Amino acid sequence: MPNQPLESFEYDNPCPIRDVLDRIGDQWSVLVLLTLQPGTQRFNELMREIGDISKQMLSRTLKHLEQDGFVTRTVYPEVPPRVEYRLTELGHSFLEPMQALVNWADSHHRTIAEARRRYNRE
Amino acid sequence: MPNQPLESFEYDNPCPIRDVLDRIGDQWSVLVLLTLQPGTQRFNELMREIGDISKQMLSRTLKHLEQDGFVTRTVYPEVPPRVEYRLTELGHSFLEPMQALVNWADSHHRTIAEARRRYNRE
DNA sequence: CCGTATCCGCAGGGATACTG
DNA sequence: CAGTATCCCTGCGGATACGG
Repeated sequence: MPNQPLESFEYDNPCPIRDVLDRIGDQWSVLVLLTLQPGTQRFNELMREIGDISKQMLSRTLKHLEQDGFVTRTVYPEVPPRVEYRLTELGHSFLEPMQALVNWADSHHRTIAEARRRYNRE
Repeated sequence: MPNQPLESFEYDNPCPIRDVLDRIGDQWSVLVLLTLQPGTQRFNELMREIGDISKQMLSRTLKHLEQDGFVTRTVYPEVPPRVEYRLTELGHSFLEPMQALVNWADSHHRTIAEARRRYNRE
């Protein structure tokens, strides 16, 4: 996914931009990041907040996000255990353009739904 | 995927923003849109330009994009047949925030790759 | 409470052959 | 040239049970 000079970009593997966008383009990453935007959250808080994500997928998603540096994971040696997740600078930085895209989707989903209906009628 | 008031948003099905983002969040949609950004393209031109997409996936992706109003499809009754695809206003409009995200990925993929390596060493 | 391990079903997508 | 139809296989992700 190139920028200005479309031609100068390599679609060949490995494409770092596709690599990044594929990673956060999965079913859950963006939703998890947005849920973490207001501040620190614990694992089960995220579960409840998101609602329809399984433990496994939340766990995997958080691990990926931590691995890529979007999120930090802090374990408090207590009983019962407490683990807190929060966005890094990189995570917040990512949410800026992402939020713009979310806003776009929010503004245009009616137009899109309308286009879909029209297409299906014809 | 909410915006300002995170709480006011419904994660329940159907969520129109997730609906929109899921649709263009598939493996190919964004790449096809970016490839159409410079101007009109024919089917096989898109194939060659993108390189690693199959006919079937290009066909499906274009149909979805047309259905959602991102792209127009124009058939010229010639022999051999000629079909041209081009972005609509909606398509161009979408690419603005999307381009910002692509630029972000371009700017930060080294940082991310570095984070990944560090994570894997520990 | 915070996860991982295991099993499993199903849909996304590649390869190929065929059509207008 | 511009697709569609068919086959097939991989891997994503849900459910469940178990571990620290």
